[in-house]
Amino acid sequence: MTEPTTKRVTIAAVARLAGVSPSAVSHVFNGRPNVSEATAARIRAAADELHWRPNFASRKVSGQGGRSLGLVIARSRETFGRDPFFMRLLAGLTEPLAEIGWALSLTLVHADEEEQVYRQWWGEQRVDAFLLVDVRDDDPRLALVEQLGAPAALLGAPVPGPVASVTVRDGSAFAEAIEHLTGLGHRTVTRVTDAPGLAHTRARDRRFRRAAKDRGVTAGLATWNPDAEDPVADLLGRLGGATAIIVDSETIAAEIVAHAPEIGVRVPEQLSVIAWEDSWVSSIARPRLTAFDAPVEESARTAVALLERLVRGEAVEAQTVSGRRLLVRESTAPAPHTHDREERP
Amino acid sequence: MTEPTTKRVTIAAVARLAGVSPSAVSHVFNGRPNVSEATAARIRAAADELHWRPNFASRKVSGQGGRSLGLVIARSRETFGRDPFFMRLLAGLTEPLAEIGWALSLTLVHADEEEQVYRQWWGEQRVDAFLLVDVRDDDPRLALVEQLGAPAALLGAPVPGPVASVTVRDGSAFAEAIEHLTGLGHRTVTRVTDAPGLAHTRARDRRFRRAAKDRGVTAGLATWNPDAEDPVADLLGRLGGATAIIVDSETIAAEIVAHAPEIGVRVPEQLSVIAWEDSWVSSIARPRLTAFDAPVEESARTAVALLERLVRGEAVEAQTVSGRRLLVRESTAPAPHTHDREERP
DNA sequence: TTGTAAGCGTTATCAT
DNA sequence: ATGATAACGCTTACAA
Repeated sequence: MTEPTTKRVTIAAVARLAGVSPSAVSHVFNGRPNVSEATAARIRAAADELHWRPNFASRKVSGQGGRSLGLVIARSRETFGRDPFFMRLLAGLTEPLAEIGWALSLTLVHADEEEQVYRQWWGEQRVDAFLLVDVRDDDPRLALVEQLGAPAALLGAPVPGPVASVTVRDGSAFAEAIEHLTGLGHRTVTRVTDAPGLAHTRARDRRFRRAAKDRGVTAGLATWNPDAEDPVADLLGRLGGATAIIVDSETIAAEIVAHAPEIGVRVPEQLSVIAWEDSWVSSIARPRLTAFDAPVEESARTAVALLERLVRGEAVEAQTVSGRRLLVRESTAPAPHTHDREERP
Repeated sequence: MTEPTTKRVTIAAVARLAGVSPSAVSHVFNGRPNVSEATAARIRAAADELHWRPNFASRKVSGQGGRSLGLVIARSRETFGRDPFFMRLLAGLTEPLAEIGWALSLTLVHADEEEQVYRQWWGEQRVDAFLLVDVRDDDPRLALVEQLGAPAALLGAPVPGPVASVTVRDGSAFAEAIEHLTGLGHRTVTRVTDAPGLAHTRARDRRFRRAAKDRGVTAGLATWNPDAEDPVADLLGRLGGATAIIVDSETIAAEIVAHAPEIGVRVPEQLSVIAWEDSWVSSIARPRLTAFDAPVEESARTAVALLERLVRGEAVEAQTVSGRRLLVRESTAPAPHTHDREERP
């Protein structure tokens, strides 16, 4: 790789070759009317011949904004890498973005630099919109994007304020899970939470409690503690009499079903496990995980469409996408006899 | 989100507030000399106060190139999503990129649009360099980036031609694996390949064969067929007398250890499994996978550094990063008795 | 239908 | 040490 012998080809070169003015070329490439089909064809031919594409940066400088989406993820490499949700999200974003010619700018940050990065990217006009994930209680980013005037959408439960959200319709998901479990004889179910600070947590807690109460099920709540010496043992020790758990994170669910038998709790015979998320991971776990499949790709596509409208200055409102589906696999089974259950501490 | 009430702040505004000319501001922000420390401080204060950041696009238009890396992955959503390597790669790229202020543009493409996308992104000056992954035999991208004059680096085995590579030093990895296996009494080992077209495949084949031969081990080769009705069964049926396999893909290895027992092959008692890659997946698999850990983050960092130099016009040469380390876990064990082995078809 | 010219926000050159 | 001024490549009124 040495000096690019190929001088950069500009709109002027194309215009020259086609025997027209630069603005004519611009018109054609921006789908504006008022240019004869004949010249348009000539122009397109010239552009093709020269392999010319309108310069991304120049367009932006001249006011034609809106061609890149910023995704700033405040997670450690470790927790980012362990979450197949992000793979699905990234993969799901690229297709709709490509369709409208947008770029995806991605970065991971430490929580304390987060605001910085949003400011920087917006200030630099590196991106034209943000997709917010992992929205937390009182998330400062909501006020921030508002203050910046940056188009933004969030994935997850709606929050008060002007930032539009894309939400998975899962109002009945817990009901479905609980019914599946009661059908198997379970009477005490605990919900296992991953990251307690996230905004959707409380809403889920509430719906979980309601669904349990409505069906005469005793509801418990437990938080996963990754810093424990043996997080699975730690968790199982805090389960009380629960014979089934619903786990927010698929990866954690996979860890539980893998490790529980090694510390004396058979899955699903003694403990049924449902994962709130689903991916290929559910199928390499043994027993295979009973899980809720969320329409991640659909969420991504919806969010992109929403942001695109926002960038064009249109008004948008919160969107809902199709609900979670319960995929019954092998990690749920009939509840153990009461006798068995009470044997556990 | 309504009309941005906040007018965009420009270098002119900063200059005005600091009581200097725009060029002075520019000088300060580009580390150029010839501006007194006093004014510099004043300028920085003004910029801070206004939250001003140099406009990304404008910089590019005015010739200051080189601030975004393009990563174009020619995989289906499915195969992309199943490969934890990419999570590690993405996570590993963001940190060094952030340190030098570069953006990462990511997309997934179908193989037949791949060349298009490279041309487009380069032509648009959307990116200033490319990182090539999944390099195939006779990969057309090598000639393409050369033709475009685009700085590029590839991850994986070096290939002839001017594109610099970042390679994991794994010359002795197979030897290490084979020695581990012979130490356990294995005498026939098969290497399981994922995607046969990839450029590193042949080199690995060669090294595998050599390492086996040198140690008196019978080497076999088998290709994973994802389209088979039961890919694991299909593979095991083609193993001949092998008592151990070395699997290119960690995900496939995980699938094998999960499913093999269900079709009558106990791991590791009857079959030892080594994965060529490692991630958290290896630890939720049961038995836990004996695997090679590759320094993905180090590769990413090295590639970024290399590209940065390339963009600045410096000459670069191929880089090697530290080798794979064999992590012995539970999926390898003493070879079964010959008698047992011959019972399998 | 086509061309001219004035921005867009920055950097670079060249005076001062 | 500082400041005009001309690029950079494109879009977009507006004029022809």
